[in-house]
Amino acid sequence: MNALTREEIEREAERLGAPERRRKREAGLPELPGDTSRVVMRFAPNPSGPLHLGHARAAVLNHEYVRRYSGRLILRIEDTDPARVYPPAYEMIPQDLSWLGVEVHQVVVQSSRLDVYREHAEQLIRMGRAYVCFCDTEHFRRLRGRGEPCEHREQSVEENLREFGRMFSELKEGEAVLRLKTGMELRDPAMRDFPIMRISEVPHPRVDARVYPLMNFSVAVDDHLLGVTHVLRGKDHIVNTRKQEFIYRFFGWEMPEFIHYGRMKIEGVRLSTSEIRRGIEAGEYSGWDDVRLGTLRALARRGFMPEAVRRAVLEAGVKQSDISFSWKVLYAHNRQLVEPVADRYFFVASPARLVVEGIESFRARVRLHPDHPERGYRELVLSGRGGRAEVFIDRRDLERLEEGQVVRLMEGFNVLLRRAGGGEGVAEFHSRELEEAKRHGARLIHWVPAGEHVEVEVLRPEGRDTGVGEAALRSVEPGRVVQFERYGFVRIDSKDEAIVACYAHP
RNA sequence: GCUCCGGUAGUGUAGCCCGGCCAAUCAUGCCGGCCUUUCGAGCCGGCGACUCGGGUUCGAAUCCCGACCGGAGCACCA
Repeated sequence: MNALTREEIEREAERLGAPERRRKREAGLPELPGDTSRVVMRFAPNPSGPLHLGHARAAVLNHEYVRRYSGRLILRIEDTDPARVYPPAYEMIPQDLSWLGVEVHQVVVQSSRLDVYREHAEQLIRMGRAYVCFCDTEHFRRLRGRGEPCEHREQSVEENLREFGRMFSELKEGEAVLRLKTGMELRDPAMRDFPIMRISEVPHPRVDARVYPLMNFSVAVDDHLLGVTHVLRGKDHIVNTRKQEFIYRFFGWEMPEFIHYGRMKIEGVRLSTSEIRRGIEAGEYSGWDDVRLGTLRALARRGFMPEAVRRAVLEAGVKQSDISFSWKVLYAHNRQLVEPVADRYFFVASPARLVVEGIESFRARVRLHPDHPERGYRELVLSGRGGRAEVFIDRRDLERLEEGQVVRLMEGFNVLLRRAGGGEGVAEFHSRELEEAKRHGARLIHWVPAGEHVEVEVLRPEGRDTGVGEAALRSVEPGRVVQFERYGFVRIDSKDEAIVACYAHP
């Protein structure tokens, strides 16, 4: 029973339907450090828009670890900067997560916890570890650079408590902040008495407030209170981790384990939610799912399966070195998922008219998928008159052909090109059989019968293609991912007089 | 500038903690072939890397030092 190779065993396992054979890539993620007996992790986006590829990495990685250790995942919406809140995002983020297959066990919205931060801030003041500072940014920065304390650092606890109270009533935005007393002599200037609470008079869509915690404070308080054991985030947070350490220390709390992964450069797409938002408002983008964007909604619209996104970001892993995200890899994962299920159709992107003489009508019954006859057939119906018929072929195919050459209209018949020019061609029926085409070394090109065709527009990240598709396309319901042969995989987006498809990849 | 990280094929990744099983994994890419029909899908095969220099050691991709290169942070954003 043991004379099997690994491949044989795997094949056998597959045949028997072994349920959850762990993928290699999952196994590739390193183990989490520290105690992993009751893992609690969190995904903490700020609600400035829907999720994009960068978020997907954080969300999927956290989810994957939580799943591996049977832990819990918290979605924490970090909306403590009212200026950056985009209200619809509160709904969009959970939607995007569920599309990704990331299930969260608890949702926390920071703006609902403002009193928690206030209480903890007061506690720090009472411990003599925080003070209300009235220095303007510029002035404090200079002092900080020299390592000198400002006059407010010496205020009494009572004074600080009183001034802190005034931040909630009469003080104006920018007049005062609450600073953590970390030490002005610290080696790293960024660590010196950094602020933890501030005033913002920008109205908040969810709450009526004017004093907000700064990220490092709310994150530390929440991570502790929510029992987070492992924090997985980008390495741009390394400095924040060190800042948060002060807060843990002052409260006497135990630090969670931190893992920082490197930056992921994504070529070609715009990810910044604020920029996208401006673009949408300016009418430059059709919406958050504009196919040119790197949002998950845009990817979904183009026909990417969530699993492909998961695999691609999982593969990127948690290394601290920066990586460039490769679209090719995402394409390959998606292709692998979609290829077996995508029905095939003919679409001619830049149509050139080809008159075929010597044939008047023709009917081809073609498999929807070359490897799966059980999925059914489509029909290509050619009907001409007067001993001739017309088809559309790709202009580039026509240009590559020389007069006197034989070419096969895939799944149809072979024609001999008589003449071509001005984006049109005239050919004559040559023969029927594929063998004959091979004998002549004929190229196989796709085609669409003229007359029966449907107008098709393909939205691509870099532009749009307009062309014609075969009649059978009319009966494909929107949302389906199909392959336009010799063109690529697309998702049928909408269907009116014309069909609109969104391009995924070759 | 200061503080802190990191460097395995074109790209991503495994291996590095616990040195030998690594003439280095897997995927993608590229090249070639195959396919009763995709020069653009699929299948098969091939190509391609331990940044450099020292040191430790019988032995280093793995440990140590230095150089070089790359990155992050230095906000009353997250």
